[in-house]
Parts: sequence; structure tokens; C-alpha cells
Amino acid sequence: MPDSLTVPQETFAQKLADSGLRNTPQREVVYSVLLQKRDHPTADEVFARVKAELPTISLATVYNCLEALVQCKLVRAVNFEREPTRYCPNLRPHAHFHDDQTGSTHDIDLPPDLLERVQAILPPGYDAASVEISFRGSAVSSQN
Amino acid sequence: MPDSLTVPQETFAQKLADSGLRNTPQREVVYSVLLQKRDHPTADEVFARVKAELPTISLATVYNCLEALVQCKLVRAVNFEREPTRYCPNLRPHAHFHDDQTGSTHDIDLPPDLLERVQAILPPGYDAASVEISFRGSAVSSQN
DNA sequence: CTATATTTTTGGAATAATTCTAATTATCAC
DNA sequence: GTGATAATTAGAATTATTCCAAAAATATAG
Repeated sequence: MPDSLTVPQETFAQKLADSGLRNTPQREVVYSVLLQKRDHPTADEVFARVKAELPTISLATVYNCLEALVQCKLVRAVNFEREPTRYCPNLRPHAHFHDDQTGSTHDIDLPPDLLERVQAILPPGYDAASVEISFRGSAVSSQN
Repeated sequence: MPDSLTVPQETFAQKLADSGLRNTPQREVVYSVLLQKRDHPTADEVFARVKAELPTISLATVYNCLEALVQCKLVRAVNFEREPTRYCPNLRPHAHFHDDQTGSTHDIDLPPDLLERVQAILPPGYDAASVEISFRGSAVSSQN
């Protein structure tokens, strides 16, 4: 049972069920790990963190859990060039910034109208299930 | 020597030189293959097509050439979830639409102002070297 | 021109992320 | 509870990409 769910506990199982998926201890722990440290971990990093709580979990299960969470839209999968897939539990509309220097990834909130504007460039007949806006560069910011 | 260069022949070698890279027959043929059929081929597909003209070229060289072309900004590398990198010689500002049904990728031209608007969401201190806007979904369009 | 340095190409081996497989275990519906 | 379905597991397999060391090509300096 994840501690500080963005989504109420009830809804966690529900969201899975809506996609025909079951709730399992492994899926809960994987999700809670994503919520605890929102640094866009890779599957391997998630694996390492989850093992602290479930020492016998396998990497294949971590991949399965992540895929399940992506499928039921509790988590987004993020890809950058030639890098392993990273996972993000932020449900608000946002873009991603990948810092080439540090390898870290930051969420950039999208103004409410911008996503619509971007969607609007699609010609008729194009039906987008998902949109991803991603930047690569370096963040000189004081933020980390 | 590519036939219908978007960029004048002179500039092809020049663009490479600007990045400290040499012009080679292999790089020319790889580039011409990208121009001839703009279907966002993978490195493997490029390899297959280039072999028609240069039967002894190696896959490693194709990767090298593609990387060189990306580096000197004649070509863009495009990534979709869990798929091999695809290559695109379209130099105009555009987004990518990946059709999940067919696996095909389409360029979507960006209105002149939109790229700026998207760039503008970055907080101070964030310096983006590149932006990528990508859609996944299905294209019911009459177009292919 | 020729010698030397640098870059590129090549084929094969190595790596890294992800998926597959088959057996076991857990969970759901009745 | 029983049978059907789904999830987990460990390890093998696959796939894209990178690395490596040697040979070839090209540029540069004299």
C-alpha cells in the first residue's frame, strides 16, 4: 500500500481493473517507489529500489509492473535517444527536459492551452493516443 | 553525389566540415538514400538500401555515417518507445506522428510560431539544444 | 610529391535493454 | 473448494547499438 498516493488508494486498484489488470503487491510497491523519488528512474533503478521491500522480486516482474502501470495510465514511459526508458508518475500535462550533462530528467509543466494547440497541428484523420514534448540540453538553473 | 539534394551539393561537404567531419562516398550515399525515400528508415533499413550501391559497406559504417549526419544537422534522429532509432532528412521544423497500426512515421509541419511557444515554457536557466514533439496513435487518413 | 598524422571504414565481438519462455504461484468467479 | 485466468519468476534469447583493432583513405607539412 503506497503511502502518499497522488491517486486515492481505492482508485489505484480501480485504474488497474479498468484496463483488465489485477492489483498485486508487486505493482503497488513499484508504484510507490515511483512516487517516493520522482527522478525518472529506469527499470533497473526501479528494480534496485523495489528489492529493498521485496527482495525476491525479479526484473521481469518489474518490467511487467511498469508496463501495467503505463497501460492503465498511472505512469508515463519517457524515452530519450539511445537511453533506457524512464518512468514518471506525474499525471499533470507536462513536457520533459533531459539534461545532457547530468543525465537527469525534469518535468516542465505545460500551460493549459498549449497541449491543445499542439494537438491542433494534426491534419484530419490523425488520431493521437499520446503526445510527448521533450527537450535535450543543459540546465544551468539553480534548481536540481 | 546525391541527386536531389535539399541542400546544395557544395553545402553538403561544407556542413560536414563545419563539424570537423570529412565528406566520404559512404556518407553521400547514406544521405542520398534518406532523401530518396523519406519513410524514416531504421539503421538496418538504411544499411539494406545503401548496399545496393555500395555492396561492401558495413553496418558499423552506416551507424557512423548516420551519426555524422545527425551531428552536422543534416538529419534528425527520431525515437519512439522501444523502437529502433529512425532517421529523417527533413530540415523544416516539424513534429512526428507514429502510427501504431502500421508502424509508419509521418512528418507534421509545425506552424511558425508554435515551436517558439513550446520553447517558451522552459524556466530560466534551461537551455534546449533540441526539441522533439511526437505523437503516437492511428492515422485514419486517406494519406499514407 | 612524399612522409606523417588523422580520420574513416570494416567485420566481428561485446554490451545493454528488453522480451520471451515455461513452470510455478496467486487470484478470481462460480 | 474447484477450475480458469492472470501474474511472478529465473534464465535464456533477442535486438539495437557500441566497441575494438587493423586496414584503408585522406589531409597536411615540408
